[in-house]
Amino acid sequence: MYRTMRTARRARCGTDVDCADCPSVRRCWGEKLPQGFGLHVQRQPRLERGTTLFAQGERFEAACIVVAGCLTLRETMPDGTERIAGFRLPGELVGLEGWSRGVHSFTATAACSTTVCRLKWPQRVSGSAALLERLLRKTAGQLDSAAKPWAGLPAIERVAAFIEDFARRMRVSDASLLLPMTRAEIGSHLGLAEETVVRALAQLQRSGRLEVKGRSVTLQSPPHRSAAFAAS
Amino acid sequence: MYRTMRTARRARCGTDVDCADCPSVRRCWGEKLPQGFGLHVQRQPRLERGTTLFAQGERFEAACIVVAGCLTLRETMPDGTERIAGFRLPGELVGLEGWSRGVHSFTATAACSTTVCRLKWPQRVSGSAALLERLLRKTAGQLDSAAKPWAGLPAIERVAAFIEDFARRMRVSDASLLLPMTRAEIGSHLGLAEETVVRALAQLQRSGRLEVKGRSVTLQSPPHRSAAFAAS
DNA sequence: CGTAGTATTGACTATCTTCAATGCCAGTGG
DNA sequence: CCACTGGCATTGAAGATAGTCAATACTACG
Repeated sequence: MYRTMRTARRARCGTDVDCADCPSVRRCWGEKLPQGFGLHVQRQPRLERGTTLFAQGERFEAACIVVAGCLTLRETMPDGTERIAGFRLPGELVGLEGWSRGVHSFTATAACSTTVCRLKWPQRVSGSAALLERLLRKTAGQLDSAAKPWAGLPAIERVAAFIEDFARRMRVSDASLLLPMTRAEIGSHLGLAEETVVRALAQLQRSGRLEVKGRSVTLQSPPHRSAAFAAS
Repeated sequence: MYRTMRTARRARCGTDVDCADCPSVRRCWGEKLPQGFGLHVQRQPRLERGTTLFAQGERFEAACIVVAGCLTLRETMPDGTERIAGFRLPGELVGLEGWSRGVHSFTATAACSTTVCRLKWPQRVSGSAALLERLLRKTAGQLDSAAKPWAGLPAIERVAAFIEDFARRMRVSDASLLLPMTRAEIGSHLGLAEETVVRALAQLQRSGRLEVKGRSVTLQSPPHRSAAFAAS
């Protein structure tokens, strides 16, 4: 059984990939899949930093799963201001929100070199109950996480919560991580000014809660092994 | 065809209901369903104001759809403070977030007299692709709305956005609505102090954007008829 | 080495929270 | 009927927090 796992090669771009053969299957679907399970996706060419996967207002075609890297979700408000709606990390779904409206409500651009797989979106979605169930479970998990708990917290706690959430979703093992986004982007996401994020990080460092050097962050208290997002 | 719609009676509590026969089918599922479509739910006894549908930490059993009224979602944080994670209005799903984790991550209590239907949650979820597809679409829509745009806005705009969002989700026709929650609850949800909500509402009234009298609010600019949440 | 993008720091100001007091209203019991 | 109570809403004043503006430092990259 493990033999096939071991010989699995990194999927090639643009090709049809059977998730059961992909080394990332555990991260994407929460478990290994039996051979021939039938979950197929299309590995997309690598997105270099700054390139966009889809843009706000574009017609919804298919959802994607992030395999590696990080996507930034940007939304332009009616008044022209832009805000960062969120980030998507490996194993997370992106773009499904556009399904019900028919168009994407935000732009997804690569925050760093990023790889995604495109879900096959059959005309008769109802055909594939297995895919639907997994997608639903995943979406429910992301919905759970979307209820941002940092609504009324002071800036320092908001930034701390963001870093901890990010670390958990990255499944960092050694408590150190590299942020793919700028301070200004973190601020836009949290509703804080860039300078406030800088000062909050400095304060967190002074109080010993984490170690910051540029974009690399080391958590002092090890990340919770909460399964909240793990299998979602 | 319409004959059956017209004679449809209000579903009785605790009984199995075929959504195709329910007058609320359009609000719940976005469209009329053909007779015998097979979407069945269980109408629950009416929840009086203050009673809870499920509590944070309880095992996930099934998701529900709100038919009438309003549910308040409360979350107790690790440090003991409580915050309002959101509200659920007629036609919206509640509780599905708990599916992936196995337990509910918040408590759902009735903000006013509220009726819900419990979705049948078969052991073999994969059996019913039609239900799954509808749930997925609905969940995707709520996920889209969950990306709350009032992160960095000033208090007045946050309150205005909340009221407008609420009105849209309530599908108010004559631009007037009755808020089922207190100012403090709105504040908890938006990350503002109760007094700030009061002052923001007063300011919005002064600037003519809406009319407030206690819990009844009248919008001056008619609500957008955006379909964002309509069919979700 | 110069440039562009990003990060940091300080000073000042606007906004929001907190605290405290008061008003309003519905329900309750004498 | 009416005082009393509790929950919610409102208002003012003072203080804390975060935003804004402006200057400077850092870093990767051509």
